Amino acid sequence: MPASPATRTILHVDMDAFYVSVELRRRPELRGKAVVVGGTGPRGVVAAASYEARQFGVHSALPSSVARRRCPHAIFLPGDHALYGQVSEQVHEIFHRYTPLVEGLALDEAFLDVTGAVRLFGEGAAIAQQIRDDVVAELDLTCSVGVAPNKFLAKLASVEAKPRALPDGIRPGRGVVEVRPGHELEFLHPLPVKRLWGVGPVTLERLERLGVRTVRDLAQLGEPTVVSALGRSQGVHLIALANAVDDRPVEVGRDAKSIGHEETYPSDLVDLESLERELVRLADAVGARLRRNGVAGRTITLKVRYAGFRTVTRSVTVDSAIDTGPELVAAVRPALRALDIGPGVRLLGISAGNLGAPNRQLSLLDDVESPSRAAGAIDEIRARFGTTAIGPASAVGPSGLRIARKGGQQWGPDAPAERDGPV
DNA sequence: TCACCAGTGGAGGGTTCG
DNA sequence: ATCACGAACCCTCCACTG
Repeated sequence: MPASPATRTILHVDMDAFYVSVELRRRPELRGKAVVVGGTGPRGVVAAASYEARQFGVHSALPSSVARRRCPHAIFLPGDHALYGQVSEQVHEIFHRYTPLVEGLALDEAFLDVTGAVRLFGEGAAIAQQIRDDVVAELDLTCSVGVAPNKFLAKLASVEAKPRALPDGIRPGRGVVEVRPGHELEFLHPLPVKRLWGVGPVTLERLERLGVRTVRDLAQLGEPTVVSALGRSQGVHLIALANAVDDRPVEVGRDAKSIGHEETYPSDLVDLESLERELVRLADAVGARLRRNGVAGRTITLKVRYAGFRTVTRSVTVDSAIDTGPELVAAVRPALRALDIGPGVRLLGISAGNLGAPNRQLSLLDDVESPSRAAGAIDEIRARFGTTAIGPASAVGPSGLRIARKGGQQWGPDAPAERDGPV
């Protein structure tokens, strides 16, 4: 038996309406209004909503079309992922003043293990407050912080710390909420079970069938019951969480296990030709990212979402790891051709998993036309002349003009160009 | 020759998260 | 009334190995 670990102090920092708040810094005239960042096209979704917009039932992942209906006066902004990334780095720079143990979960969220920082900077809650003050003073952004003996409770606590949009107004958050050691269960047990990390709609349904509504209900259920309903892994995990047990460490630099790209099209693709052209484009982008990260994949997965929303994947495992567009295409093209695309395709994706070191065997026979050599040359051209300087021939339109690579399409296809742009 | 077992890894699908 | 993208992890089934 491992020695029981000393009590830790974990922070979960969550920026408030992050993307919107960043936009408001350069659009101060929009403060106090309903503002939505996300996909603007008919197939887009909401990435972030101001609290004013949330009062109308707008929230992240909501289809933009529904959001427009619920909140017609909202101002929709397309989003600037690169900028949010930069700001996120600035936020992390502040975190690192207090501890090197920072685990980024998303651009707007991180865990900090400040156990070793307490002697220097004071109690967890004091550090949390200090971080909030730094972020406001230096970046003009607000965040909410949960403090607890483990990650999962810290995350729940940060939710409690957040502002809330209520029908009759916006209630400011407490900013910092701490769950002190010894008080875990009194905080945790009254919460609805769907708040547990890993309980989504499907698991919730299964638990409700067992009569579970609160975390306490789950904790009082025997492990065998939960395991038989949810499976070994998830069952054991959830029972532990329901008892406030979570030994997962704050992990600083986790290596990616897969790298992929997928895209939803403004209108469904119905012919194999366009699908193969798109496959080349997507594979090219994945290849570039693999090489930039110095990794290559052995298992290549093709993803197709049909017009009716049914999604299928086809994966192929190759003998030696690959990292170039043409190799990726070659791996999954047979699978694509074997699919019935009759229903029309709304999304196409490709990803590389089973990642490892690229297989660069420099044999005497290494030919100058090897895919990796050509890819290396392409990477160099892109580094010098920009990412649009060179691309697959199939991305060149009939006019000979290069079709712009649609970057930053994080939240769905763009809206068709309008004559009269929104205000 | 058959039945069974444990382990591994691939394929395909599904759930969850932000 | 409609549905993004990127990623992690899990389950089940199956083939193969010893």
